[in-house]
Amino acid sequence: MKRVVNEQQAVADSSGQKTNAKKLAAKDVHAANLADPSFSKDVIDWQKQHGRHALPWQNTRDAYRVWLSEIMLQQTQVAAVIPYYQRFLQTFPTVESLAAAPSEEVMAHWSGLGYYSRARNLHKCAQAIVAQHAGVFPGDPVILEELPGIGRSTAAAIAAFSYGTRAAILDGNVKRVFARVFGVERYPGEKAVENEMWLRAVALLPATGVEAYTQGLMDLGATLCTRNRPSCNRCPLAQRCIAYATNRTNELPIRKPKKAVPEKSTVMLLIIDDDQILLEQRPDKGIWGGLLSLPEIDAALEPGNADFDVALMRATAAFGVPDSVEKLTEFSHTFTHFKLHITPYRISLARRLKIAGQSSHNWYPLHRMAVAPLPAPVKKLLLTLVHEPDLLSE
DNA sequence: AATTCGTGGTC
DNA sequence: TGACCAAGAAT
Repeated sequence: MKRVVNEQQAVADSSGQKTNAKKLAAKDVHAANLADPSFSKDVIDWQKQHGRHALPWQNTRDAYRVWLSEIMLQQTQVAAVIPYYQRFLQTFPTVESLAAAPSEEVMAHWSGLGYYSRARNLHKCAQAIVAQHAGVFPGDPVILEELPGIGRSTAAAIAAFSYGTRAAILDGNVKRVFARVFGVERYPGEKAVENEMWLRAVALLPATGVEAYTQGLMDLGATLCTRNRPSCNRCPLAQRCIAYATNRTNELPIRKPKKAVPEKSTVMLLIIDDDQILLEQRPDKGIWGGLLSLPEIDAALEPGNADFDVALMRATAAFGVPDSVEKLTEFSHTFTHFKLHITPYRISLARRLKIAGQSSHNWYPLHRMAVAPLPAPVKKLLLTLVHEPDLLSE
């Protein structure tokens, strides 16, 4: 029977043997001690019989499709990705078509999926593949990792699924599986813990069959070794799982230390002229980077307040003369790391100036809001304005 | 190395 | 209903 070794003991074992293998780097000694061919065999056998085999980006070795899916799946659940993936692939069937597309169209197809730097980097990456790699994705994860938006884990997944390259992933699924199987009693977001897991990930790679192994780790994490109520009774790793043996699957992996979520406020202006609305492109840095959104002014300002009128005039001066100003129903939007209170004002223009505004400001037809590159809450607000305006009045 | 990046589902 | 978090990367 296999000896149960917890994390602390494993680390102690490796450090104890460092002096016996001075010719090898400490990292290699460590990796050798962590190796266990039966681990990958259990994962591969399970994946072939019980894993997922019909996801839209499976059953292909087209690196473009694999890459697109891996980028979309970063910090995003499969169910949320599927419709985006299909629409995206329909519009941009090849890396060349994506590279040649206008950035606004790329952003529009990402609108609502979140983490918009992924979309900007996706576009840059497509252009780099066309310009520097003859339109062919490299099979070497080291080369892949040099491309925008592709980190170590994503590079390995692309290389493994597209070319069968033997490379290790370390995503949220793998971290959760490792934390439980090996009884890791520290938060995996911690750098030292993550480094330790990378050593394991490399050491546990199979000699062959990296595709089924990689998919199997993801499938285990997504379907059995879930965050809550894992299905240990069906898990191929249960007999070697420390968390299962010690009844600690509910505590592992250790949760991220929580801290108070800051709250912010903003005022959004719905400056409307007939059937058009004024939008502006947000800078690449910061929240909703690169998307279109509504013009904003300081949240402390209220109508009737002289400062509000000044700010309003400043915001609209280049575009027209405000007529009516109506405060709409406030709402809030919760991000992972802060909560944003939004106060929208609907402003109709008495006169729209013909002079050209800043290049970042543009008038958009209201009937195109559904396909505009907007943040989710802004898109929802504007679609409500178009279809059910009564819901917005206080 | 710890933060900053979205959104929708789950409990 | 608010806390938690998912196929991470960039800084």
